[in-house]
Amino acid sequence: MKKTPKRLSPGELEIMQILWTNGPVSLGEAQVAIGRRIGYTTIQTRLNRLVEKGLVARSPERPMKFSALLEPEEASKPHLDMLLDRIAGGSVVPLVAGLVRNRKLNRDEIASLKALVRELESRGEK
Amino acid sequence: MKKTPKRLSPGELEIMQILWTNGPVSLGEAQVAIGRRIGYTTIQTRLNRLVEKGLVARSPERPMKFSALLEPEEASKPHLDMLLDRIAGGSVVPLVAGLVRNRKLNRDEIASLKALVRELESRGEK
DNA sequence: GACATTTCACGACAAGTGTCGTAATATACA
DNA sequence: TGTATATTACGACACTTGTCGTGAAATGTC
Repeated sequence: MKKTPKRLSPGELEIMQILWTNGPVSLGEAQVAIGRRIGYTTIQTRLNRLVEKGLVARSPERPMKFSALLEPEEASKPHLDMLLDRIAGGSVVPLVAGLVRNRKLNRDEIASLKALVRELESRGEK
Repeated sequence: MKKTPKRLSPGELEIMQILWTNGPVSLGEAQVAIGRRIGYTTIQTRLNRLVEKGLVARSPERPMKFSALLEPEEASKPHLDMLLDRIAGGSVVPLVAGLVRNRKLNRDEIASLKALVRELESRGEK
């Protein structure tokens, strides 16, 4: 009964990112938020396609406000699953390595990662 | 001067996966390796397109052997970068969490992750 | 050598994606 | 109210991707 969300395209994610960080926005607001030269109707088309897919909702008021019907985690999952299966051969380690490689993390992030690993350990020992 | 590799599509990755795990293969071998019903010429087309993109090499001998010109890490990088930027808002933590969530890792994998985090710590303290 | 199989070049086609234009409304403001 | 601006519906088009068919050439087998 669980619907499996599909992988969103880069353009779709660019739009979702705006909705996730700005909350419900009108077309004009979305165009401003996207922060690069791109046609008004391009954004319109993208948003409408996301609405058709059931990933974005339109409010009844005018001008319409578009809001995300999908959490970032749900959007990332199919991508991560695909990478895990196709590239990493099923092991998360090389992907995590790829994520942290050449990137500097602050203390909080490192602490969070440590907590994650600790949780994995205790779960495994159960 | 560094060429930025693009994100490969699912179908392209399916082919690359075969080359990564089997080494150089002929068309027929690739079709067997893919392990599902799919047209011979479909694989041919996919491989040829990868050759055009410079991601796969063809050997001169007959029958041709196709081999990967790209490492798995290089293939995963643009995908991870995209996820990090578009979905995770720049922080690796939610992505790592998504990777390990609902998955059980063996002791070796957990140990590898611990080592990664330790390395991050020492790097940060430098 | 003749036939069967495999390999290879080439082209085709539908679906999805990224881009935008046009035209009809609706809204705002002078 | 009348004009300027913003919003909305709709369609168009090129490119990529996933799928395969046709037919020619090479290779293997009897």
